Amino acid sequence: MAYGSALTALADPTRRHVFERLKSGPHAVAEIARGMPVSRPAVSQHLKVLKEAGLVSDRPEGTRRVYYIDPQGLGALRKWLDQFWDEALAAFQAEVERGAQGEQGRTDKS
Amino acid sequence: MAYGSALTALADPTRRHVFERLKSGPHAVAEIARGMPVSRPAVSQHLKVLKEAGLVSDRPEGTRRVYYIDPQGLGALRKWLDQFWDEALAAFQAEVERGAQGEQGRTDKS
DNA sequence: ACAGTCCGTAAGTTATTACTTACGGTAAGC
DNA sequence: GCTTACCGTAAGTAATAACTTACGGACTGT
Repeated sequence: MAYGSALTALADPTRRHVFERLKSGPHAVAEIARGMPVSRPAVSQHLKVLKEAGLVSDRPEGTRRVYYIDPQGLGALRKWLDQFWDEALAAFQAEVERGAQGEQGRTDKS
Repeated sequence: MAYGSALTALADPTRRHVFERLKSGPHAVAEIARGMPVSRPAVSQHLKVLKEAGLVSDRPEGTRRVYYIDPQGLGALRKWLDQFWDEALAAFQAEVERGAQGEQGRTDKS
């Protein structure tokens, strides 16, 4: 159930912003906090949650801590999503052929 | 920002359980609520959130409402995730080659 | 027409959590 | 050795949200 914690972690907008900030590459905590509407400790707490979810990892660099995206959590999410994808497409297609799609609320008997 | 609401929706365990219940195909509200630890109105509220996130759609069937997974929200999520995937793999690989990976806390100069 | 079924919404309560400030600990520079 | 910079954690507060019961609306069958 690793995807559970990953979803919970990425649900928060601020935490998602922290995560997206790391898309451009590894960054230290203060760098991430710079230009964000929350305090540095808040960013630390968010990084902790992201790390526990397997979405990021960190490496000490002197007195600083460099965080970067970890493919592990991301992979677990993708795997979980793909589990639904094919099934969802088929089920949805069946609904479309039923005559619905968009105009929801028609038994279509006129 | 459609992935935002989708992530928020799938973050809750109960709501995720509702969503996963629909993986086996379309179901009415009472059917979904059956065997769940929460009340039927709670399930309705969860379905509302999932619908607003584009993760499910519904079709009226007499006095009942049949819900099914909508690929739209799922697709938005996949697209957003893939945006990170390549970048994350590259960045992580760079960290591995740096000598870290797992043993976090080594400047490796020994 | 009426009774029964199925569902969504409103109102209220409780638990979770995201945030702040304050503090302590570790590594680098003079 | 001492100061400075960078970071994580603790404690406390406020806002969010997940749940309950109660209610009303819509469709079906007799």
